[in-house]
Amino acid sequence: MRKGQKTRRDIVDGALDMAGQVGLEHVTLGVLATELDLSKSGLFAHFESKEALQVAVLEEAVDRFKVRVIGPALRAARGEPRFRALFEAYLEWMTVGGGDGRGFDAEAERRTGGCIFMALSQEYDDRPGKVRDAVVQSQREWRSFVAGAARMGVAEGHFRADLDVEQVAFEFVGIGMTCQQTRKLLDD
Amino acid sequence: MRKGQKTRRDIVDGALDMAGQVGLEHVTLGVLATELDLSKSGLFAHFESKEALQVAVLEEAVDRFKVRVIGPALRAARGEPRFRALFEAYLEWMTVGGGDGRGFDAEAERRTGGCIFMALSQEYDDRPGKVRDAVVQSQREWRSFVAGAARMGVAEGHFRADLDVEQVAFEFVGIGMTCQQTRKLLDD
DNA sequence: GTAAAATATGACCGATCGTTCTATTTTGAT
DNA sequence: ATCAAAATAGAACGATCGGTCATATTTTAC
Repeated sequence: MRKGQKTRRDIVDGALDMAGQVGLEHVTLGVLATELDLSKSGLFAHFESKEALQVAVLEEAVDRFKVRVIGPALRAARGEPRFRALFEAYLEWMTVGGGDGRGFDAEAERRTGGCIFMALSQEYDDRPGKVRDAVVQSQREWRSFVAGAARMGVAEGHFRADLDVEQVAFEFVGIGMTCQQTRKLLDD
Repeated sequence: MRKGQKTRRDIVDGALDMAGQVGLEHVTLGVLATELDLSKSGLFAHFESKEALQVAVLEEAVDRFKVRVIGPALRAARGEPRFRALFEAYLEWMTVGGGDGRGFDAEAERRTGGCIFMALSQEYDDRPGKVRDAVVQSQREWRSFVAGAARMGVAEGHFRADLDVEQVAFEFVGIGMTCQQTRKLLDD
């Protein structure tokens, strides 16, 4: 009852890693199994379908994002400090990427490098299904969290009272996206 | 000698349309052939490999971008007017997308909707090959064009003299990216 | 230690992938 | 109308896809 959970976690971790390189839709059960020294059917037994695995991968990514970005921000004082912490943690996530946090593997960091959500947004914006639904929800929550952090800054008197917090969230993610493209694609 | 060129163009158009929905890497020769009422081998005969087709698709996208975005900007007066025209044409491209310009098909517009380059950037940022190389080049050229337009604005005295034109280009594409994500994924 | 339950295997399914080959049809110039 | 060239079709290839199933192995609880 315990071994299975461990294997399942390994599978999801491996799939997330692979998704960062070739896209979630291109993660293949056979290749993934080989990479993990598992049989294809042994791997598949942990999920009811490939889509279920994809959703599990997305959930894992969300968990990591919470640990790496949301957590540090919440540990900072409300208002401007928290907003700054959020921005920095986000940029770190965008550029360095979300490793699994279980031991730091520089090679894995480079591969996983970059925000998986950006890739997923593009990959699924025209591909209906459970994965897309989950991606949409995660992005909604993220933007609303950023807006909330900005709103606190206003409430604390750190930011202008007439600040459009939605607009702030909008530009916040825009900067992140460009950052990633600049770094990963243009290597700058 | 003439019919072949027409067919080839149809194939590339169809592939570009399909790439907007499922990603360029997921464009499949069989499905594409069926969609165009061609045999798979008849289609394939126009390209030496699938990769060659992909590169042709990217080139077509670049052509359309030039017609739809670069062209209108060049028709405006140097400096701020051109920069504004560029921004507007870019946002239009980002949201409405780049139809083939040969007759306006609202349905196709919606499907093709959104900037194909954003999707390609994500799809190929970790996938070495000729397609990635072409994507990188197109993005480099685009950013440098934006920076150039901003630089003219400075030269004409329309913008502050100490304006960091590279930074402007950086934020320019960031806004575009967020715009697209907001519209296509979050439907807002 | 052993039986039951959980986990992994290997063989196999039909479908589709990109690609190659050899016909066959269509085209355009004479 | 003829005929070579150009364009398309059809069948087949090995590989791989997601998925199933009966079986074997390992883990866990008693």
